[in-house]
Amino acid sequence: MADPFSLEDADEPDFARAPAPREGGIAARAQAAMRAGMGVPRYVEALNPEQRAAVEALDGPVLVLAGAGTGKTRVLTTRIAHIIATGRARAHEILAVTFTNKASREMKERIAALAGPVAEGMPWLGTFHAIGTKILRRHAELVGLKSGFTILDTDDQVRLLRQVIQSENIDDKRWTPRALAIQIDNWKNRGLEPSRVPAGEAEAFANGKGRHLYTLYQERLKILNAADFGDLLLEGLRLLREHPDILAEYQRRFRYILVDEYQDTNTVQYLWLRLLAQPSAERPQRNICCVGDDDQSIYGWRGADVDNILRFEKDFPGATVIRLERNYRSTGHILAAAAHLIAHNEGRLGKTLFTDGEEGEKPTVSGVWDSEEEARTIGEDIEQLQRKGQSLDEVAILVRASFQMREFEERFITLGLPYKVIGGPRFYERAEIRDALAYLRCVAQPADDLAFERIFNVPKRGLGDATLQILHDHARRQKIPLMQAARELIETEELKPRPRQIIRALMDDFARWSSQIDAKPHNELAEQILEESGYTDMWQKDRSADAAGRLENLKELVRSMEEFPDLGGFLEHISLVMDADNREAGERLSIMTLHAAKGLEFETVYLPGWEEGLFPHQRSLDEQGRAGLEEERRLAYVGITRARLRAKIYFATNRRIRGMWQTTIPSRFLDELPAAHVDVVEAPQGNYGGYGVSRFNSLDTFGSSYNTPGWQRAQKNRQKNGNDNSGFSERGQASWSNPSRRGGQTIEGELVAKSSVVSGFTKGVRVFHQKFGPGTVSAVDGNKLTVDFDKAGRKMVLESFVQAA
DNA sequence: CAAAGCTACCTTTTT
DNA sequence: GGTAGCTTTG
Repeated sequence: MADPFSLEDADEPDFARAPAPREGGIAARAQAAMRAGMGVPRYVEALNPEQRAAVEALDGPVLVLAGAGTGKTRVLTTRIAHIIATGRARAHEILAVTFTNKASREMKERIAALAGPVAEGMPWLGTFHAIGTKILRRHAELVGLKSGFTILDTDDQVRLLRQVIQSENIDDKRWTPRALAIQIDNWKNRGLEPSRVPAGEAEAFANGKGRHLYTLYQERLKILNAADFGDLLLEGLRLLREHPDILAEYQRRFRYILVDEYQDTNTVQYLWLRLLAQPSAERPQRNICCVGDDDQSIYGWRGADVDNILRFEKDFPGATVIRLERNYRSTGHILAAAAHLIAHNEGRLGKTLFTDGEEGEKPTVSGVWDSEEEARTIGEDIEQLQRKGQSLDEVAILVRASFQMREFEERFITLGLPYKVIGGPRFYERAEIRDALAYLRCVAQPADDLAFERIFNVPKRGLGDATLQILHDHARRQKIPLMQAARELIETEELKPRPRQIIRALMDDFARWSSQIDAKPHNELAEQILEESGYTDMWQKDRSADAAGRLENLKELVRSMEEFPDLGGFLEHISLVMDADNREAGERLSIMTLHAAKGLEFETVYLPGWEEGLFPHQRSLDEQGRAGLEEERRLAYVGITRARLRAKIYFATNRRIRGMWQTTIPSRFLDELPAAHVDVVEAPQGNYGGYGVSRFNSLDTFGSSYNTPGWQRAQKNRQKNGNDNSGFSERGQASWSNPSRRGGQTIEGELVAKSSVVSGFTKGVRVFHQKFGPGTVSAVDGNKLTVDFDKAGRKMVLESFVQAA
């Protein structure tokens, strides 16, 4: 696709004088209207006063503190449209950065809707990494790379580090590549090149070898013409620091800078932004606008520095600070609960959300006996809501840790409640996708040693470590890529006849594929490669449950290649922007972590597992102390504010932790909810073994709403049972394993589907289930199937969960 | 070279 | 308690 605002265009000498955008669309019309003295454009009129201020404050630094659900994205996109409409800058003179591809995609779409085709010409709207890559590619030589450098993902990174560690004769069991990768990432996040790593830290790894290994790794990357994710920003930063002329060029180019989710920026990102936002002769104003919410900073553990947002006014003196506090998402009680909770944090910039909308239902807090009952109670609750017309797409279960998901999944499978898990392994991280990509990389970039190593013996072709070692030695000696080494070695006697034969065949394959790069559409070539290499075959022969899914993924990969002009273009983008939103049909409720839920909203939100140790998570407290607790609290705040109409919080008295049943204490966050805005409800099943050591008796915060019958009964039970651990676990065991307590809930009785529905499956048909694998239908009832799974045995499942095998 | 056996993990995760 | 990743074994 031709880019109407190519970089070359931007380099025109007169670009500083911005002419009116030529495109149609609302923005252009609005601008015409403004010029004609017709007042405020409609898209601005539609905003509330604070939003409008944020859009119209165009000169100088601006910090927009946008609370949850206050129209943050709307402000960002409208602001961009406004900058263009008022002729302050053209689309290619605006730098707009986000964290995720999803966010940048959404922003692009919304700008397009607002301002018409102008948005397509926003070449500098993207993730930090995408923009970093773009800049880096243009000046790659200056940091020791070539413009076509490959971007390594975590997997490649680890394998490279293993080589580096081994080359130094360090025990890679004691000092694992993974640990070093984390350490190096951490340094890169903090903007530290090898020479700048604090001595103490540098010494910590492998008895003082840390800095050395980091240096070696960077050297190896340059030799491979590769960059890891951290480099995309750190090398970009180095580039700007060491080449003032280039920095000046970008400062001149970016007349306006906008940053989304500023509270999530880490140190490199911050330094990078600060450099670009510095005033210059041609742009005396620091037109940087950061949008964020300090209360939603939940990524401290991966390097995000809340201080960046807290420090904004110091960093950018004279900054305009605008607070968006009018919430359009949640009802009054939900907001009040969230606000009261987050008020317990110190070190906030301070915001209080409010709404003109209804008070709505109070968030509820329910105690349950154990995690099993928690899943059952929530499942039943969802079914009840569903009967009242609640769409499952509007229901989410937000957990603190992913291990909590399993119990819900199991429950929903037996209930036949369709669900989806958000945030599993990403598409491009799957082994089959990475293998396929490795083949393509070998063809497109014959010097890509890491890719070659990956597929060297995949599928199994009888090559082993010994052969690889010979290739490596030769390659190292001759300073040539592995594939070339292989080609040279098959002409010699160094290899044993058998491997020599196999490698020769493989090299012939690669030669054939390479010769067709320009002759064939790249997706067809990819298909051919996967066929001829025996890779597809390998999975077809694989009888394990997920083989079918993997083949499906490979098909999807080939399909997705169509969107790119050629193989090179495809590979260039793949590492940065590849995610498969599993857009399956049908209503499903969502299960995800609280982290994954940021930015989303649902009518009904379930928040299970509010217990000390799990939430707030013990590790967070141990490792980060007070800061950790505050981040956990922000996580709780994020969770509650995802809810539009209903927030339902649960805590279990007993939870299995590392296999051991343990009695737990309700989360301190429960104490921090305002009594007047929360209902404590009796668990539907009405079985109480006691709440354990409840912290609810701090009546000053919680007070009078705790006088429901259930609560009082719980109080009584608590006194009776005290804090006797053994007593609890005994009861736990008894009730857990006693079938009568399950209230005669046969699977049959709980399935939602009506028998009148005619199934597309019949008895005896072979089917495939994502979780249970292949099986044979043994009975059909409406859209309920009884299936004998090859591995998992007989289960009753909803027909929508299986496909014909 | 693949299956079985053993050990060390066990919060959150984007690019 | 479950599992991933590695080592041992056939």
